[in-house]
Amino acid sequence: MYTSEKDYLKHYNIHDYDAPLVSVDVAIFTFIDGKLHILMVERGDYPHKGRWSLPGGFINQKQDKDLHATALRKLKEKTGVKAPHLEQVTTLGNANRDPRGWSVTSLYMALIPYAPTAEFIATVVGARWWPVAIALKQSLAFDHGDLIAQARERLRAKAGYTALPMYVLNAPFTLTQLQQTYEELLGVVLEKKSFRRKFPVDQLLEEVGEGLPEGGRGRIATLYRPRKGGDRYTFLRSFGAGEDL
Amino acid sequence: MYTSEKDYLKHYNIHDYDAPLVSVDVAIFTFIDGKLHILMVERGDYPHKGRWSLPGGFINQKQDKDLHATALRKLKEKTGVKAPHLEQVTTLGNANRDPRGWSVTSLYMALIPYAPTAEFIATVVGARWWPVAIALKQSLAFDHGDLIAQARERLRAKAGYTALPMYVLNAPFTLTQLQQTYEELLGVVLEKKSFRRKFPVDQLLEEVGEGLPEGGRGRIATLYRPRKGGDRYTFLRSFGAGEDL
DNA sequence: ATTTATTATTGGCTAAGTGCCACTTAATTG
DNA sequence: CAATTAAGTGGCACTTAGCCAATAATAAAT
Repeated sequence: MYTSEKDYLKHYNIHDYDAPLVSVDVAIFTFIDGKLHILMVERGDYPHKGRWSLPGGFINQKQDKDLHATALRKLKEKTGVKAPHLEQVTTLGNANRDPRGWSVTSLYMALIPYAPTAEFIATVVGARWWPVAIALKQSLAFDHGDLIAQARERLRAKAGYTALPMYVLNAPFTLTQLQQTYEELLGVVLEKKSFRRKFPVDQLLEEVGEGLPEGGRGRIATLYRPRKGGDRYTFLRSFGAGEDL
Repeated sequence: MYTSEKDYLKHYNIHDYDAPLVSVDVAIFTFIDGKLHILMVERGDYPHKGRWSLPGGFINQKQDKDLHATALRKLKEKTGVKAPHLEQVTTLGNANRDPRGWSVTSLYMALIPYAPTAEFIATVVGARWWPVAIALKQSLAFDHGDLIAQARERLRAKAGYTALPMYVLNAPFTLTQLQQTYEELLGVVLEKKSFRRKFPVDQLLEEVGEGLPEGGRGRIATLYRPRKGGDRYTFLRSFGAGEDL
């Protein structure tokens, strides 16, 4: 049919094929008052106009060099943040999730601290933080309820064996605050001593002075922030002993 | 602009937009002679005609109810297997990976035993098993070298804390064979006693008699196969102690 | 100024888990 | 029958985790 790769490409036209819609959605988490929150935006256009949804949208083939860039762009538009923790959670696709037809979305999860982003987010129309528990009870656009649940579950799972939760806290923070964040995410109470033994403070955190503890009273606590350089945050080991990633 | 959701959908035409290509690729792993192998197919059409690639292709919007179904269909076409372990690894998308334009692929990983599939696969033209190490050295179609590396890495990582490697073995197998599979996947030597203590044999395996050990000599070994019912295979614990998934 | 309440941080004991290696068991080979 | 091979177990030292109590350092109350 075609005589060469070049010949094939000359005749190829993507519009001859039945391609699905492709979008990127980002579940952006933070911690406010000891509770996990997620950034939602109110849809200004059809479909599902007026409903709350995750920040997201279509790939811009000119601007975005890859999928990750699309997610970063969406994140930046809504929060002003450039370099948060951002990871792909999963990709869903089926015939029913979008009334426009077979559609695929790549779900990302981002973790950011609240305080340094509050001012910017306040200027973004239609955007606001919801406690995750509340957001999940709303009637959201598309299957975004499922997406939130999946991202939430990924975060919960990773809280079990990584230091990721440190990225949702305003720095500097105390170890007690960090522990409470883990407890809230995991839904369990942790032993103070065990937590401090297991969390690799020396490797992952940087001391930034001391300050009053949570309640304003009690012994002065050491304050920390995530150590710069490198996104190394896995710390639990399993089979092969000397894990290195 | 539009008066209602219905009105909007009436005027919506996906071909008005610049949608990327969307495909699904499946890294199908098995174990042959103590080495990890991957199923590859020789491309019969442009682009990259004649090169080796992962089994994969486009979504069939009529047949496939979701992405997972697309992956299952591809797997079934090449191996005849209906219900293997199949999981999504990641989704890649960028402007350069396909000469036809911005393209997105969802990468899946499947684990199957070799023996029961050998006959079927022999009938599939252009399909054959390659040792993973060899496959990675070839000049493969698209970015399939990267895809293989990512799927391989996912398998390695999961070998560290799950029982997944049992799905690449021909059943029945001995615990020593299972341990050797772990060692090959992880690239480390494991302690026999530690391995047997840690692997939850009672929960995940089923005894199916006894048989000669590996080399044909030595004490009779107990033979096992993966226990039916449920895909529960995670067994290592981390923070919150009482893990339940 | 002293006591009380509150919170951070560390010590220390016990129990459970892991690494290591030798021993026992049960088969084949010569 | 002895030698060899491989499965499976015993046992001990060492490490890690759960538990809880002691100590340190501050604010608030008396």
